Amino acid sequence: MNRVFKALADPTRRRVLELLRQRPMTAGELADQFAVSKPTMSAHFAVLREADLVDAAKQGATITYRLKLSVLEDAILGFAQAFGMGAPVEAASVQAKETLS
Amino acid sequence: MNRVFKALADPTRRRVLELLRQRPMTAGELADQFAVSKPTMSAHFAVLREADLVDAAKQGATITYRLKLSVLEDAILGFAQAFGMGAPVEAASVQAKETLS
DNA sequence: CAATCATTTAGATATTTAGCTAAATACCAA
DNA sequence: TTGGTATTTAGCTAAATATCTAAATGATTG
Repeated sequence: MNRVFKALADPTRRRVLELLRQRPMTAGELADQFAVSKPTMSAHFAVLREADLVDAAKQGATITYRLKLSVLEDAILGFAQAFGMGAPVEAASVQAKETLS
Repeated sequence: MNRVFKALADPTRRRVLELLRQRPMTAGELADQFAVSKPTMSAHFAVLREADLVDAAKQGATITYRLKLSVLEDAILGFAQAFGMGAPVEAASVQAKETLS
């Protein structure tokens, strides 16, 4: 989870995740969207992989990256929940849950 | 928003926010919860202030920090929404309710 | 006023991070 | 096999970050 937050700390990486949210893309396609070198992008991909936020699938010479939305969700929603965030309607339920534990 | 994510990248700072979620605390009280020096904590507080995640109120010699939950919410829920994530708390609450009844 | 308490600032160091270019690797096609 | 495309690895630099101790600031108290 710490790795996820570290990964999210960089705007380039957040943008990569947003792009991947729409469809899987190859490393090259992703790199084309940014004004940095491909090796730099490759390093960003490595951070995202280590955070388990993306999945890399090699097809021949190209590597397709795919967002692992559930991992992102677990981190973000888990964190949000620790702060009692959410639709206002849920406030009572959170309290109910806390009362249980 | 970038500053918020940068601030959240450090586990000590996330923990500070969680402590402040329960009640406002002074810099000293907060510092006592961690195994790092007070100057180090002071630097963490500065990062949180610059991200506008906390509010600092000086009363005499002490400074009381208070979580600005709405700022945290705007960042986290805004981000979650960009990924089409649902209201964070909902699923858990439903389960809590079911457990209750 | 002098001592003390709470917190920050200053200054130093070590580690991490983001970026680059050049080179290596792996694959595909002619 | 030769050349080209896709991507990563290696090696480097510059900047940012996290940490420390020592000192400064400012408020409180004897």
